[in-house]
Amino acid sequence: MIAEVIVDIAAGETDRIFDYLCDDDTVAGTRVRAPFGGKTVPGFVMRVKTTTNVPANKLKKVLPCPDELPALTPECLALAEKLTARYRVPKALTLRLFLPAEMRTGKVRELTKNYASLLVPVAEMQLSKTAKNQRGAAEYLQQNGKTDCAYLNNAFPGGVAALEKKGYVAITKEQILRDPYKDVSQEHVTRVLTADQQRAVEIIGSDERTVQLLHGVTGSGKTEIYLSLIAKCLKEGKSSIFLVPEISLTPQMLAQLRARFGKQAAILHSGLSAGERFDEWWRLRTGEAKIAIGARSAIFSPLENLGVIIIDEEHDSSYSSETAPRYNTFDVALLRAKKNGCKLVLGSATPSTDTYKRAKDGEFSLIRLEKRINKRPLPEIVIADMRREVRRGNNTAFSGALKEEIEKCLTEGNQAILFLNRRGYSQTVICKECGYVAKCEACDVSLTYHREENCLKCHYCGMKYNPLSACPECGGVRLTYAGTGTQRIAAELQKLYPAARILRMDNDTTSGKEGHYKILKAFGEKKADILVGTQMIAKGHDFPSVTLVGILDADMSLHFSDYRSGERTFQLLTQVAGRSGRAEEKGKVVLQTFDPENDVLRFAVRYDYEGFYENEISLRAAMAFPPFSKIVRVLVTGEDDKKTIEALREVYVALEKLYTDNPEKFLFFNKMRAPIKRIQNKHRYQVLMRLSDTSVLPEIYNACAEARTRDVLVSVEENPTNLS
DNA sequence: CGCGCGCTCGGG
DNA sequence: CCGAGCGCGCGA
Repeated sequence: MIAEVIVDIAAGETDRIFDYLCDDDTVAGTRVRAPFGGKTVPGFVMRVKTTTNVPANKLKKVLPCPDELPALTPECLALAEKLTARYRVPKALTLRLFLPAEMRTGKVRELTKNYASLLVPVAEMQLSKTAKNQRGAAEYLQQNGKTDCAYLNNAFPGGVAALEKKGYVAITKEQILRDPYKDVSQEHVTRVLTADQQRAVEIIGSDERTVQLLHGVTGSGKTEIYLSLIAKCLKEGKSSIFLVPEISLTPQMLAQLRARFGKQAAILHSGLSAGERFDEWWRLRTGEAKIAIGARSAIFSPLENLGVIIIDEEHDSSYSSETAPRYNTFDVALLRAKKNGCKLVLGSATPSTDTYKRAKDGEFSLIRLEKRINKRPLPEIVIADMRREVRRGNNTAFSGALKEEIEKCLTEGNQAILFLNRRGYSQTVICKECGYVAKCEACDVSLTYHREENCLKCHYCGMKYNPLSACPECGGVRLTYAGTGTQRIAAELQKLYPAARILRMDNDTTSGKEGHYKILKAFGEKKADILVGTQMIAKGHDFPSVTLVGILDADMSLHFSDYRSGERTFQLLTQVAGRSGRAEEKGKVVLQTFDPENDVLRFAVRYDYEGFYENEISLRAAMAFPPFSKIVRVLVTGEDDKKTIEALREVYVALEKLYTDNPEKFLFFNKMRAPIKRIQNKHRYQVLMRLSDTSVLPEIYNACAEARTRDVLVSVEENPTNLS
């Protein structure tokens, strides 16, 4: 037989079918090892056929990988084809999405254990009197039956090996699955749904539309609805995919899922070891587990016969991929839902403007959950006008109102979270005499001063520089460290409250995967009174004794140069506010701003999503921003400036032709340098477009695929989140 | 004359 | 992507 093979090399030049000889039992979806250009590379069988045009002397033979099943299901193969066509990337790149990374590198395999079992009764053995270990092992086996060799070797060194040599004992290899949750208790719980939850489940079951939006305020019990939907599928023998933002797969969440579904669920998250992920993936592939739970990439789970796909916190930006193929999780989920004839359930307290519009327009079904389960009121949000603080001569980062609340919180023995927006503008070195700003040599972005390491750091490449004593431009010595980072806030706070225990959480203090978790755990155990952090602390953690949340610079997110900054800010504030007052204590939120009249903030203070949406959508319509248009950025990057400009020119010529041929489909069209001109020594240029009609998108992708070379990357970003 | 680097091409 | 083959520039 002949196999059509895609070799697993992520390059445009090798992105085509190569025919190979294969075994007769090889099927599409099988992983293979293929001799290719002098060495052996991994590959995928896309199709099997009986004839080929390739001359016989060129044909080589592939060896199948020893998988118990073809790694890719027919649905996965078909989906990979669609994504390849949609995003115009090499097939190898889309195929890789469907496998856990450790499977490609081949470093992880099944974990096996050796087991010994007795072939001959001890009485019939001829053992020397001195061979204590042989006798011991044999007797143990006679009493206990088949046993792990590791145990026997420990108890009776050398015994088993000698017995095997004599033919008294057989040793067999058996695969064992690594179980990441063996320590988590498993009790089967079924909770009774409230009337509202029950109604939601029924609507999702009966409404004929594929996409169902669950719009529920914080604490309205969406998770219970998801679990009930999954349980229903399980009962019907169907599988489910449950997607959550990466950060919200907290230990509490994992324990809850584990308790409810036990081994029926495979949980894929970044905290797993390579081996654990490998085994969890295979449990899904073989059908042993029927529920896939995980972040974005779990949408590619090898499940068949899907009954439901759930995307929780639908608005979360982590659902868009930042690397090629830059897929959008919703789009992939919709393809799978349609193919399987199942429902796609989106849940959020603050849906994205785009999603909510589609729901209101009737394309998606819209289910509202307005009551909070525990009837507890949402925390009160008060606005602190920072302009007035400055006028009063308060130059610290804390308003009078916030200081008052912190004091109250500390004396009552409760905890507080202080929330800072993003780092980046913070702690920059500026020369007061000539305005010089210290920048990274490779990335052309401002450096940030780090007190603990006493160095300047680039947040884009991690490069460290020595601190400056004089300005390298003018020689002036009046250098100042401007802006506020979490570090400086923590230091100021410590000065104000010397007795308070303060924890900091940002990209610098949270090294490694376990980083955040450790800090949050310490805070959860009340090992600190105040937690200072960035975005990271906004999501999904329950701290029952937090009664105060301070948002130090609401404006930073509000005035971020992105058409979505209003939406982002509203989502962020709602989410952050939800951190306060989870248990008996009533919570309070102090929101500091230089723009207290701002509409977004005023809607957020009242928890008025509907009002926010109406305001936002009319702005978007007026400005012709998404969802009334689509913003497309073509980003051209490369180390060699000349080659990069050459590629930019090529793509620009093609795009300009598209523009002049279809002027009515474009609202904006221009080429320019990217806002950050260089990152990691790569020059960056862009063509920015705003489309009123997306029918030209395929041609934009085509133009980019054409212009791409070995050393110049040309990528397309649809409604990009950050235009840096 | 020979080696080193950069470019082009092919891989089944 | 990676290695082979080849042309061209430079030092001895």
